[in-house]
Formats: sequence, C-alpha cells, structure tokens
Amino acid sequence: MKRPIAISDSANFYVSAERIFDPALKNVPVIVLSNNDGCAVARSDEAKALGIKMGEPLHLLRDKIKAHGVKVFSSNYTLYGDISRRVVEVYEDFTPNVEIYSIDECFLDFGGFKDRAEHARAMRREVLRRIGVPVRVGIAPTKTLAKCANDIAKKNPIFGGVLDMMDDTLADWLLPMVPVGDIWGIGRKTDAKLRQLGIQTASDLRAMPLRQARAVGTVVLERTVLELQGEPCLAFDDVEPQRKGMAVTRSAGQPMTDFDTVFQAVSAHVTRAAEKLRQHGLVAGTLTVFFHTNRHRKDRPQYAGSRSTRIMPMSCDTFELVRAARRCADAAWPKGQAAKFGFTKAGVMLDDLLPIEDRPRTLFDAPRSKSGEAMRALDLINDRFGKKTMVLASEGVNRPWQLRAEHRSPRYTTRLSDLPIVR
DNA sequence: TCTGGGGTCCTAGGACCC
DNA sequence: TCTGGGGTCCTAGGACCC
Repeated sequence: MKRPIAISDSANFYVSAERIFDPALKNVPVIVLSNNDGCAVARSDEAKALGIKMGEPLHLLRDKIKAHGVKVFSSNYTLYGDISRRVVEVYEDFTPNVEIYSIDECFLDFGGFKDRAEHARAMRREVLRRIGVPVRVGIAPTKTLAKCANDIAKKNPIFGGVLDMMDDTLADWLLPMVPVGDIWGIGRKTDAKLRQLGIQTASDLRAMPLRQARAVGTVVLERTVLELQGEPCLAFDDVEPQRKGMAVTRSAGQPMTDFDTVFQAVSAHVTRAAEKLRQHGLVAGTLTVFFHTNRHRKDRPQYAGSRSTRIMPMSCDTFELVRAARRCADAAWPKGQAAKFGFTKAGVMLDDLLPIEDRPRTLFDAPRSKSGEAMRALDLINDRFGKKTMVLASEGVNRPWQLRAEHRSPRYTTRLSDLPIVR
C-alpha cells in the first residue's frame, strides 16, 4: 500500500487565531484585514455567508459591516506566526515527520498508524485543547489527493473534520463531486481551459490523457493528473527548504509624487528587508527596487519602474543595501515626466540568498553578471598563464563565476588539482 | 583541420499558492 | 477618497559558447 500523507490545516486561520483570545467572537461574522487595512484576507464562516469575498476591499464592505455587526481586525502576523509554531508542536507529538507548507498547513507522514482516521481525530482534539484552533485533516496517497480530502472534509461537516481517502473506492465516489477548479494547482486560467475541454470535476481530470494534460498545462498539470491517479509526484519533504528570495512591499496610503517620498518608502522597505536577512542569517546577491502607480485607476497615467543590481560582495548590511537601492531607484525614476504620476506602491526584492557562512569569497572582483564578461576575464587569465593553466574563478553561487559544464575545450577542462598555484 | 549544431545560462513573464 | 503581501516553479526565447 502507498504511504499515507495527511494534510492538516486550520479553518480561517487568522480568524481562528483572533477567536482564541475573545470567546465573544464565536458564531459571529469576523474578518481580518490585509496590511494597511486594505482588504479582507480572512473571513469566518459567518462572514463568508454574508457574501464577503477573499480580497474584497474594505471600502466596499462598509455597509455590510454596519448592517451585520461584522467584527473587523487588522492583521497581526507576529501573533499568527507564534500560534502556528505551537500548532506544529502538537503535530510533532503525533508524527515524527512534519512538512510545514504554509502558516496554517502542514503535510504529515501518516505511515504506520493502524487507525489513521482515529489518530487524526485525536490530533485534532489535542490541537483544539492545547491551542484552541480547529483544524481539518485529509489523508490520501498523494499530496494533491490529500488536499482534495481535506477540502471535502471542510465542506461536509458530516466527516467531522477528518477524511481518510486512502481507499480507492472512496475516492471514486467522492472525486466526481470536486469541481476541477478546487483542485490544488488548478487556478483560474487552467480551470477555464479545462472546462472548455469538458473537464468539470476531479474525476474528469484524473481520466485526462497525460500527453493532453502536458499540452494544456505543461508538466505541472501532468503531475496533477498523476497525483490524482494516486501516483506521488510531489515528494514529502520535512527538511526546510533554503529560501530563494524575499520581498518587502507596501501600498502607500497617499499617492507619492516626488522622488524623495518614493525613496523614503523604498529605503524603509530595504531596511526592513536587511533586518529580515540578518534574522535568517542570510546574505543577498541581487537587489531589485520597484514602484508603480495605482493599477486600479485606469483613467490615470500608468508607470512601473524597476531596476535590479548585483550585491557584490553579497551582503545583509543595511548601509550597503540602501546604497544599492538608491542607485536602482535613481535609474528607474521617470525623469522629466515624473510629475504626472502618483505612485501608490513601492518595494524591494532580494534574491540569490545564501546562508552567511556560505558567502562566496571571490578571488577577483566579479564583472557584471554577463557570462561573456566572465569568459573574457578567463581568456585574459589563460593568455597570461598559458592555455593549459585554467583558473577556476569561484565557489559556485555567483553565476558569472560558476564554471560551466563544458568539457570539450581544453581551455575549460583542466582540473583544479592539476593547476599551478595561482593567487 | 573542424563555422554549425548542440548545449548552457539568463531574463521576463505567466500561473499558481497561501 | 479607499483595492494585500510574500512566495515558488515553469517556459520560451535570446545570448553566448565551442
């Protein structure tokens, strides 16, 4: 039998988190707002029943809030993160292998338990008792099927929050009831394409020929089909992945019209990003600054400015990063015509992250990221030391210095150990 | 001698997720 | 007037290399 994977997630997590501290919030409509209190990002069941949509702007909800006494909260991510960590601790009492997928979802290795559903129910009771957050559990041979089971358990109270779908006949019975757009990995666009082809349910998608799936939605869709067939394509992975990038972005309450105001916002975001880097013990190799006008105002002139730069040496230093951001912001600024734009969003993204202890110690000042320049540099070096004397330029992470896997030319094949020492 | 086909790298953009 | 923020993965196509 295939190894059972469970996914446990919390219902309306942010709302559930707020409810822990105020029992009066039970059974009444509650919403939690995004940063800047712009729109609703979490809704209690009661709020959903009022027709409040995910991402709906607050200013369109005023009437409903007033008429139904909806309780409204600003989000408190520090608190939610803390609660999330505690929930994971409970999961770890019930299985040795936990993969944290998001702030409110974990995949759990449920292999080896005799009565999986009862094990899940016990876990559910314990999370509720210790933390006060209700969770739901779906169990199946693949992650995609487990998500389906979880979704079914969510929508049908009859399951009591736990659905074990390891049994094929149960899946055969339930999958025709799952709309194709509800499947994990099927977004709006793919949903529309599939419906054009007459594929309406999870059961239909499971029967889709693999070649057709690949043609319609690349390997991603092909994998989804396989997963629905019970063939695991998405591995269970309980090692925390090295994060690849991070971003700090904010909408501005007031449109920003001059460079100083925009840069002030940008440098605040960069400062925050640098703190995040240090908090995670990382350094960044690339920094991107962007700012843009309000996309929702189609009647206004639009502009989106964005520039990237390499951070060399890689850094998590606020001063270095702000200085780089300044150069980017200058370069991206619409000189001469800036007056007609009102910028409402600005941000910074950091990429090519590395743990600080892995920061490459470059032998040379790296040229720009163009491989051509790196190659020219190598040619120069080789001319100087002779054709057989290949100098390897880096320890790998920084693309331009990564030795390419081209083994045909003698210029690039000398092994490091065969080299005369060159420093 | 072998100059074109095969391979890698990079970027931008799309789609999706919570 | 007022419309989130932070991620990942995949692909196509061009640049570049020998």
